[in-house]
Amino acid sequence: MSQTTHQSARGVEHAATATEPNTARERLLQTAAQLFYGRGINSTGVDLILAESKVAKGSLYHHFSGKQALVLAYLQRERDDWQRSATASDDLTLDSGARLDALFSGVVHSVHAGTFHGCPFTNAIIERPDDAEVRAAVDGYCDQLRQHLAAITGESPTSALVQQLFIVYNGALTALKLTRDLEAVESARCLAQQLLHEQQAQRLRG
Amino acid sequence: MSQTTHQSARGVEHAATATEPNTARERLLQTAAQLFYGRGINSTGVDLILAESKVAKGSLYHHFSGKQALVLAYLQRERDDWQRSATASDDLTLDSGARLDALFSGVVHSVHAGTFHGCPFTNAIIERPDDAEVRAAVDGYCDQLRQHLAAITGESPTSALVQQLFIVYNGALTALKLTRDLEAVESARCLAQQLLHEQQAQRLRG
DNA sequence: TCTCGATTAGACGGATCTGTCTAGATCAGA
DNA sequence: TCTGATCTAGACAGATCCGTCTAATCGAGA
Repeated sequence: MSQTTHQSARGVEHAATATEPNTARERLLQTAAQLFYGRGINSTGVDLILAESKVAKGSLYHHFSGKQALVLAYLQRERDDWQRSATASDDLTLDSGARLDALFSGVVHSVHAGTFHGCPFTNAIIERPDDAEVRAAVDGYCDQLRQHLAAITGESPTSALVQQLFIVYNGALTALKLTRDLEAVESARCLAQQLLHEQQAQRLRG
Repeated sequence: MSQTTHQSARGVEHAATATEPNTARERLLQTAAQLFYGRGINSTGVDLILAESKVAKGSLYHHFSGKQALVLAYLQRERDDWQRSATASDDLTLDSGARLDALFSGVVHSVHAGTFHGCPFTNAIIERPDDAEVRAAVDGYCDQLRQHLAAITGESPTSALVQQLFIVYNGALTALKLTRDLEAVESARCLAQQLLHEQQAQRLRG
């Protein structure tokens, strides 16, 4: 999600997952991520990935068992990137409001960078609704997101507040994809702040 | 969206768009809608549609110029169905809260009916991100939804409240697709009611 | 120097997909 | 009865897509 909802990784210099920078495998994964995310998984053939990454077909099948493995590696990388950039942009010295704000600012930045194409995991499960492996990756991402929201708010990942922020955040991404209007993000940001304030007011009272 | 977020049309007896009930064209469109929505547009070949609808290939290209035309007809039908079932389930004698509730109840019903696969328009634009005709259909749907929310709340379609409800509603659908947990819909429903109440309280004060 | 893993270039087969076409059946209306 | 629109069954071409395979190159390390 790095390229999507957070300013980061792909495109910049970027040190990857700790792999050497310019191996065929790395170029492959990087190109696949761009194409899968930007044009869709199902409408991106391996031949296009090979042409754009300037990697030979043999190398692809040397490193990956097939396109499916490449898709899963792409989703795994999105998870890693999301985690990395979410925690990187999360300044623990700030208050909850500012930390929540950073989440939405990441989305805005990706729009300005022209790299926003929706949530990679939502996109993936829509393109491959019956794929158990994609489903597992999506489940993992949902847990990540909820835990991040829980950390910010100081609530449990299963709390009502986290659940609602989960909806507002995903609503922002979907509405933005639908309308291509950044107003959706601003409305969502504002709504999220409202919810946070209500929780804080309630804490003071209770 | 009938089959997705509202209990209705497809599957039941159903009188269609005013077309004769059992023509090849009608069977085609009905089957295409089911398959496009349930399995995805890109991963549904015309041959599968033909086999399931028991229509000959010649008939398809007699009524439609190609798969793309079938896709657009499918989206147009989803818009019509959504409009029909949204207005049908919208009891004007009830208060705003109950009318807003009906919207979310539609989603719950489609889950129980086993026909929920997300928002057809979100799915379509994700599968075909660069398709201008799909984009137009999506834009039209967004307007419909906003106008419906505006009618319920008595606000302008561009008001902050409608904008936020738009996000919450789409957030509910996306979160439900991601997690397959109806709790997402209940949280969203509750959140939507909160927003509505705040508006009403504000109206009394202001 | 030798070896082995990584890599390239590209041919190839088999599957699938879209769209065209032919040939004939059915049916309703003039 | 004749006509024309609708429909069926299926072959077919052309494109694309995935994965396998061969033959050859490169580079690092033993």
